[in-house]
Amino acid sequence: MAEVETMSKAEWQVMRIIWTLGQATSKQVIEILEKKTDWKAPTIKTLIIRLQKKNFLKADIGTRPYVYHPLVAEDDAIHQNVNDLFDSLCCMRKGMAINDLIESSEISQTDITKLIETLTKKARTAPEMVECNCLEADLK
Amino acid sequence: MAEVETMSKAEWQVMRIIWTLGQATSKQVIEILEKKTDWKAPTIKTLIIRLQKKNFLKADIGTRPYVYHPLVAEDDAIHQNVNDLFDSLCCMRKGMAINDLIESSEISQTDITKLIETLTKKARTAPEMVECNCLEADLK
DNA sequence: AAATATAGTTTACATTCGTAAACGTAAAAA
DNA sequence: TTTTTACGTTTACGAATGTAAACTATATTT
Repeated sequence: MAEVETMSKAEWQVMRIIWTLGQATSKQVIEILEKKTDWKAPTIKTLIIRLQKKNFLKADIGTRPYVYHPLVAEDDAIHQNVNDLFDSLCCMRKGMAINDLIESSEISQTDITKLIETLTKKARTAPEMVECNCLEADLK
Repeated sequence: MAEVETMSKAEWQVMRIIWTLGQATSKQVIEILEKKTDWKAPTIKTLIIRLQKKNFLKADIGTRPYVYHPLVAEDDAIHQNVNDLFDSLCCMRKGMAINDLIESSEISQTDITKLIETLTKKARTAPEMVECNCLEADLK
């Protein structure tokens, strides 16, 4: 099976810019990140290069200031990361963790409605209790 | 300000065991993790030592097989991690991310009720829309 | 065309992490 | 009490990450 590349925290910041803009030149990324962080331009260049090596980013070679395009969708990457983190949590505590998240995140009315709907649907088949499996061998 | 230590993925697995048991000897941790992973005993020992250095774990020196105790609460650590991840996501997409999470996690009836309640409360003051701030300088 | 500025690539280096062997010391067995 | 076993500590080493300087090639200005 193919090696699954992961994005580091710093690399993620670069992707955010490019995802938001749809595509971007290194100059754009650098300008924005120099405001958000105290990284120097060469640092950001390194991140862009690593993202290309990891196949998260592709440069449009053609005209000279290259234009970089994402090779993965933001939603997919978010999904991946968030799920990856939750996989490592104690099952019993995921509900609480989600509750924390809701409390500390800004969420739009539309999203809230959707979440309630998802939960309501989920309630129809949800177990009374979720058992902790932290000591059990992972069924792989 | 004091250096904020972070737990690596592998270290987290060790903590899970100890959190669940309340306290544990290295032998217990090793036995369980040898079933869950293919780490060798010395690898697990290293993780325990690093966790002590990082002040996540403390050994009860007194009787000889040391008994290790967590120095941070599981809920706090989860909170920390989950929030840390969400801080790096595009605001606009947090709702969606939480929705994904709900769909892919087992959650108990009780927790679902609680979540709906939190959301309902939140709806009272939630904005119509959340703006993306991925290109803005972090206000720090 | 030469000089300069831009932007992409290579190299660098310390730290953390995954992974574990080797080593030393205390406890248990012979 | 000597031997063995269990367990804690030190050392090791490559890969990934944060961080960036130096170098090179292309584009722009003079």
